Amino acid sequence: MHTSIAKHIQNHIHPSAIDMQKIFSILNEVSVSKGAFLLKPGTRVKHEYFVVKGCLKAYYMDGKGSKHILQFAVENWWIGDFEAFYNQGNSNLYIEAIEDAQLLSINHDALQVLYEDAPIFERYFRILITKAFISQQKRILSTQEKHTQERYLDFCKSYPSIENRVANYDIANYLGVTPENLSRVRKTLK
Amino acid sequence: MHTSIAKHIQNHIHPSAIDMQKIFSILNEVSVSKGAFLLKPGTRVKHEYFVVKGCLKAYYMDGKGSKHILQFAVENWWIGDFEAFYNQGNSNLYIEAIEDAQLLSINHDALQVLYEDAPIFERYFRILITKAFISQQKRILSTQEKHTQERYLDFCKSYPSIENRVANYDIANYLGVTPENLSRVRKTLK
DNA sequence: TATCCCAATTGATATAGGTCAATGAGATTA
DNA sequence: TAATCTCATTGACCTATATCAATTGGGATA
Repeated sequence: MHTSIAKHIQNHIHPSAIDMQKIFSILNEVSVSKGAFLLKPGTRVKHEYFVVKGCLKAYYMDGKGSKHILQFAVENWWIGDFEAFYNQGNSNLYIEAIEDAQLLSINHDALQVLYEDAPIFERYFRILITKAFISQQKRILSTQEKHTQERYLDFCKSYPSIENRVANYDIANYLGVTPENLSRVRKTLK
Repeated sequence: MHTSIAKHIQNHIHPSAIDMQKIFSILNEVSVSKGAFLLKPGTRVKHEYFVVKGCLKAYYMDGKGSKHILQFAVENWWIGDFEAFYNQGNSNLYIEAIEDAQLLSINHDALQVLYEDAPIFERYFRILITKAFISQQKRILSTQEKHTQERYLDFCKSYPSIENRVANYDIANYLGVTPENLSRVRKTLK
């Protein structure tokens, strides 16, 4: 169960065997079935999740009842409500399984202890959040610079592993356009 | 010169006096005059900058020659091309002073040594990038959820210290709309 | 004071994408 | 097989914002 996360960690930092034991000891296995929720708004956020198997989406529901997908996650991605996790507040997001999923959860308080005990993980999560920051920055630029067609093509190119696992209306939502618009754009690409 | 950054650091972590000496020893003072550039595309990015005094903007110039402001920075903010700094690649951004500015620069290689030598700073920068990630996430949601008027009002509320120091066409650019559109929106608010 | 320069505003028009409503098509269930 | 259900597509129309082109206004400079 820990093979994939071990590899992911070792791709980013060089922990000792003891460090690895320490993080393994605070990870817990979680399963979610397709269509079920890992997180709903109003819940106190105590965990972030590493995806071992499956596919999920994290979305915000605004005051008018519209969804806005912030993130998809497939194998070897972390997912969570990072804002609420950081602030230790209540969630604003839904996290829903698009496919049956197996995850590893890490608890907030245990993570703070781990940071003291094995500071190398401070680096691991710093690197991950930095990469996430960089891709968000690209997403912001992409939205301002490009029209739907180009953004859709970029999405398919950047996330081929996601494009064929999620519905087009979810891709449209992630891109910030309507399913109708994406459908018309796709038509011109055929 | 180090007073403001010392305070900023101590607002986020609890370093020893020795830790503080260590980070001070790798900070360098930099000045930029209004209208001058701290960074231009194609330059190897070796530094990030803490703003002691002044106001700056970081923007990307796309293939069609349109600017896209990613970030403003005033006193006590960090600014830089975080992507190129992280990847140690060439810059894609312009960083331009909107007012005469005094900055403290931190060198990439010196920072890596500092991380080994005083790991508490791994935490400091992890926290800062996490906060930056959170505000970017809000910016993405805001763009998808709200029209110009509401985004403009949010901007003024969130960044009162910036709103009255930068030109409206720069605010419009940051919001991803034209100056004409922002002007019309502002008219309806009077 | 008069002259520049920008930024801001205003007007007229164009367009990408949204909204609403209906239809199709593939998969699942009775 | 028939009946659902869900997602994708298509059509007609609407709207927020972009674009292009003047014009205005206020601060700096000669």
